[in-house]
Amino acid sequence: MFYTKAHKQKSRERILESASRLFAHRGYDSVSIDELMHDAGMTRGAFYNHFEDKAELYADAIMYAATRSPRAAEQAGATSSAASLGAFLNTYLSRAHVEDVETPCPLAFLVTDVGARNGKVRRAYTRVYRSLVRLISKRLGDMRAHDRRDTVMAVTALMIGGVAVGRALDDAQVTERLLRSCRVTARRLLEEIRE
Amino acid sequence: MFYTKAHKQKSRERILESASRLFAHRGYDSVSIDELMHDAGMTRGAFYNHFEDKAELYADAIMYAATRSPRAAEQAGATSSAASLGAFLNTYLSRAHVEDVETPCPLAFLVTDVGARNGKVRRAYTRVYRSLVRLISKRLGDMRAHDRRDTVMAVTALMIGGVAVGRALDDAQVTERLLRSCRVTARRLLEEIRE
DNA sequence: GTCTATAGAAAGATAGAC
DNA sequence: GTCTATCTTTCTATAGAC
Repeated sequence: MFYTKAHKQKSRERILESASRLFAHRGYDSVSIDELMHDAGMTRGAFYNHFEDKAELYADAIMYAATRSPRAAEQAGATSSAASLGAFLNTYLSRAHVEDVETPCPLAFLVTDVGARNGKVRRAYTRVYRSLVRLISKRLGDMRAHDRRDTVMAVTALMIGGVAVGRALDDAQVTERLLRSCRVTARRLLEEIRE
Repeated sequence: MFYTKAHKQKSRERILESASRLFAHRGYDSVSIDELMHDAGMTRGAFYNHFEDKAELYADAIMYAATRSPRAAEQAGATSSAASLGAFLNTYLSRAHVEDVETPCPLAFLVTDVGARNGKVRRAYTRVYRSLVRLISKRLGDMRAHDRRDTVMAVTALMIGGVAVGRALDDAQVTERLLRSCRVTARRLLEEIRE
């Protein structure tokens, strides 16, 4: 064949990169396959050589986004460190994140969109969610992780809710205050269970 | 004219009722005007006699949903009561709410969907969000409400995030646990500032 | 005010050339 | 593997009858 396996893999990644960015920014339904493929530097026709249909791409894009986020990099070398956990919260619950400057977290940018669907997409979301819970738990130190799981889950809701609501609001001041409240509260909740 | 003003008002309300329910359940883009109008007992053609376009309906439906929710009823006669605030949290962060059995809160069911839009829709969302903050603040007692505002906002993120994420997850057990964590944590946060 | 009919644009997905 | 061309469906929005 004219095209190598590596070439196909590269094309697939370009599609996933475009999809995770565009879906996060505008939502699944608002992004057409045509626009998506042009963003990735190809045309419609090539799409179905990589994905069964649009829904399959959605699920894959959610997982791809998770592996590409600044969160994922920490995942691997996650050590128990108060400073890094605090920095993690500050980055996640930041204006830059809400304003889509840094790589957006699919958990926060696509919650509602995923909640209205079934199958693969929900499963992908759940997998990414679990990995966020694991990431925070690891940073807290693995011991007694089970007891702490409840607090960690509340913190995930704070993080995801804070970013998602902050993005939906129309008033930058309110968004700023909401983010700060979530940062402070999340940090406090995690400190309480650290001892 | 053959149709009274009251009749038009009734039709408009039927459309808003259908819209707020269907949008919350399936998202804005997935619901067509055709389906919507049939749900409201009319046909497509009648739609544009009530709303400029679909986006205007979206904004109005968000505000309508807020006035129709069980939350709104409490809004009017809101008194400072620990028991009722606890009950409020339990109802909001319940499986029944997540599973869409009771009247869904647009703040939780449409966060992401709204975040990807502009103008009227974002403004409507922001108004409803403010009224939730006010509702909780009122129940806490108006005095020193300003100092408490930060904690209240973190609680709103917990509530909205908990319900939205719970709905997106694929695993009923994880959802149940997440909701419980959010209930417990929200209650605790509010109790801390009550004294 | 609501209906049916339809214009006009856009979407997802497929077919076949290269 | 990617392209262009197209089938088919679906959508928002409008026009005109009642």
